[in-house]
Amino acid sequence: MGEKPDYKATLNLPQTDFPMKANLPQREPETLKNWRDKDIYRLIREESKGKPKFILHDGPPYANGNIHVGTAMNKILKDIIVKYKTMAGFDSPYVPGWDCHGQPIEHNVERQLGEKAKTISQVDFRRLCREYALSFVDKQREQFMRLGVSGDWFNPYLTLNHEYEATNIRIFGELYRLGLVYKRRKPIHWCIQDQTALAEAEIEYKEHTSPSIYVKFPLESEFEPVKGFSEPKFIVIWTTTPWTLPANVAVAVHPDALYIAVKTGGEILIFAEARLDEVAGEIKLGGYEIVARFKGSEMEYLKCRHPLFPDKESVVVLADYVGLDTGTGAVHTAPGHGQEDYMTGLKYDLPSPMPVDATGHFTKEAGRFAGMDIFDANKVIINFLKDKGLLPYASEITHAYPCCWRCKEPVIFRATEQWFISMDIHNLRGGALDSINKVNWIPDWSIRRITGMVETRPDWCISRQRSWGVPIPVFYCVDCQEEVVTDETIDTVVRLFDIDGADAWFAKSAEEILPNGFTCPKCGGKELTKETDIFDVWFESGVSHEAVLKTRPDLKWPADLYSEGSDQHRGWFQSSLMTSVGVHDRAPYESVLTHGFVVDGEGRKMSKSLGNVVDPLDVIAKSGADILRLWVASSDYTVDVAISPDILKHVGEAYRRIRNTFRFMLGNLYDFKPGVDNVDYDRLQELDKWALHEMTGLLKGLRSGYEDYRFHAVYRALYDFFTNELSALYMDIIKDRLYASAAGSVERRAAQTVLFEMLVTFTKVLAPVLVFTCEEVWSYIPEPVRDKKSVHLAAWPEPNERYINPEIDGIWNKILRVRGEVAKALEEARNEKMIGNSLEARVDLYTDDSMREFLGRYEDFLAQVMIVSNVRLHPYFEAPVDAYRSELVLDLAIKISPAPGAKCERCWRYEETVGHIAEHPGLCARCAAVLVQV
RNA sequence: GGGCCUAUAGCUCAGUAGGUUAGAGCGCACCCCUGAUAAGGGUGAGGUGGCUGGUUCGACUCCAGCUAGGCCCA
Repeated sequence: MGEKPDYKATLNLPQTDFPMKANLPQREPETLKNWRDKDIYRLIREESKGKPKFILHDGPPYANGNIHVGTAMNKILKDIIVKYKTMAGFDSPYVPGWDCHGQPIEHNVERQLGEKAKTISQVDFRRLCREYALSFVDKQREQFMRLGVSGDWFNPYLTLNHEYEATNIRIFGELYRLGLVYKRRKPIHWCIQDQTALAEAEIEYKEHTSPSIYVKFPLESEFEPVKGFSEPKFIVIWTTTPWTLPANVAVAVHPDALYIAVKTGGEILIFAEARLDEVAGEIKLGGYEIVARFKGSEMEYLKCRHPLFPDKESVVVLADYVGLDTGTGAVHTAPGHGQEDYMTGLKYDLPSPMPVDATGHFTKEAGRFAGMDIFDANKVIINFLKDKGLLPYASEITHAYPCCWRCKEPVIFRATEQWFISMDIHNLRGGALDSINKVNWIPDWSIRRITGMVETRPDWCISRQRSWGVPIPVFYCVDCQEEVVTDETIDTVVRLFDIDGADAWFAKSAEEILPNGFTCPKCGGKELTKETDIFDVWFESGVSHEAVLKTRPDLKWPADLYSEGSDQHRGWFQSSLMTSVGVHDRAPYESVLTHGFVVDGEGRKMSKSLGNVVDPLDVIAKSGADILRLWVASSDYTVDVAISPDILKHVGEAYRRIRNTFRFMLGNLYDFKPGVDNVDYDRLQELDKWALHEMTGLLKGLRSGYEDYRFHAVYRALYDFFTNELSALYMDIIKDRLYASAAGSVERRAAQTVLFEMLVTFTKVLAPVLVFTCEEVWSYIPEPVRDKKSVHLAAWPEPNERYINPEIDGIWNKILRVRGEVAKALEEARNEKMIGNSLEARVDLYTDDSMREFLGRYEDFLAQVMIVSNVRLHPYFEAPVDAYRSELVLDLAIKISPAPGAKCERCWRYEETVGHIAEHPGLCARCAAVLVQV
């Protein structure tokens, strides 16, 4: 006897070079290089020429630091949308942008400079800031590109571009002309050492000892509850900053708290009842008598005499923030010296005197204290009050006090002139609210959030006392002090910035900037000075729709979509809305899609101290960008999105399933020539038709999933289909046909036809998400179907209505339900060691008549579908007692027994024909016949 | 403290105009296969639906409060 024939070689086993192991960290950069070499973005633009536009306008990230997982998610979402829309037949150019000005960059550059920061010129400083910003634009660009995000990366919009800077001026001019811009004092953090405004991020809180005093404010008004008493009456306030008393205009009390009038030592003192014990102790009240009790709200609008300036008065106002844990329950209010006081001042329309200059000395507005250093003045003021008998208590406290990040000295709140855009003078608020209602907000609660914010927001402060930004283009007449903003000055500055950028403002004098012979329109004064404030960066990014959408011919205004994190309801969504409604009376976007924040596996925000930060660059380096992208696609981003090593592991496993499904398709199509070997729909087996029906239904669902930006629904539907319909069912079942049937047989080509259809369809459908992997798969798809150089140039696969076949779907779903029951019976047999491989089994089905009649029509296919060797049908009543009884299908019993016959050495099925064919004693009749054909 | 939002198995997600034993996939356990093989198949075990009240014949689903968490304000 010779050796057994090697029948394995006669099978059509899968062949492909498409690797099972993705190796994305190595492979993705190669794909990126390939795209760059081919200039794929340009090819997409050419392919899309003439199609309707879909413009997703990118919100500019800040050009500082590396990207983090939140920005990565944002960019990936945008890329999925743009790639889908492109496939769906839109011309959807994506122009990324960066926010390049602002305090954090300035701050970092200052830090790098150290001591030199104080001597460098403003123009040189700005040059360093520019270099700093551009270096991070480069860095982030590489990082974003590495995510597989397609866009006009080497022609982005930067807020430091000259034309962009000029746009700020133009929009400011428009708003100014419309009367929306005004100037008003507002308190800001001010360092008197460095004589500079400070941002919140530049404040450090340190322990600091301050005076803690009570001051008696003489009550001037008649007050009903204490009317009957002739004694002098005082409201007792508490403060830790005596030096702010010269700026006092009011006394704030809590509207709901109870206050008492206490008669003691020939006078009446008013303070909060809740503070009675402490106050009585501190001011050493001997005997006292409570003569009245009333709510704080009853005191509103009472007038007191100013304790330092008898000719001034101080009014009682109500404020929720007045605390009852310390002090007297009444606080002195100076709108120029505190954020809360400022808000109260706005509410009550109080003046906000500012008797402190930039160096921390009192001005002549402070009367007898003029010229004093404010901190030195504390003692003077305290003594003055003591002399006047208005100081019932004085002590010291140590508390956290804001200090300058640089000089470490205590900072003060000091009201300075700021520029505002008014929400109400010309009803910008109302216009914004109307516009909001015309925008499609996704998800729907998003409109509630933006509406609530716009309804209650204060006027927009657009000025900053900084160097790194775009100057507010205002001149001042030296003679009459008037601010000068005319069409002519605006046009002049716009033209100047267009050419030379905003640096020109700092390099040139007002005279050099303004046209020859320009004079003050009011008084004819010839000498003018420049405003030194710059714009808030929110104003800058808020005009991006003007600076980008309206200037680039490939884009359009308004945008179809803005898509940012939910924090942008207060940020960019709103700043863009305001500039747009102000100038054009409509929103700059048709739709706004909001996403949540990235949190850790426990739903907590990421922080270095918690040690739960996931770095997208790490994920890319270890697993690949497609894994990160699949994570994005698998998450419901309308709420907060969790990421953790565990979650990424699961995503990686899902990725492998998807990849292997593609690999199976590719491996079984190695000899399939599209356009030549395809089998007509009519000649497909019913199971093939079932698969195409299912695929077509899925495809429609995927389309609407993408349309609604519900990518996690897309992911889930696809993944479940790969797992259930394909891997566990269709692919498992057709293996016999693919491997064992003659290579060119109809049944094998039929299965390949379906696989090919699916391969092409799913590669396209997944391309917006798995941009690298689908490109890789695409490169394995044989010509000529792969007529596009890249899957990203392909069109969305339209569902083929011919594949819709509800009748076959119904029939086969019923058969597959029986198949599921057989699987359970097989498992029992397996556990009893009767069988291992299901092909070792014979299946006897005991059913009612109608089911038997139904299954009888498919008798030839049942064994194939159930991947067993033999299936026989019997009446239900004949079922043996030990048969498996189905719980899901009525009147179905299943008996498993070892398959009769012998195992075919080629196809491994158990067949009674094995041994009957002389030439091939080890083969079944089917396999022998196949070999004859070959 | 206020506004908006979230809370269903270990993970990612379904579901219900309130109505029989709350679903899927993954993961896990066990088994099979070794011709998708650092793959594939099968079976199975996992849930006081954040908590507490209320409305209702009946609530995961409606209402209130609370807790935890997120964003934005103060």
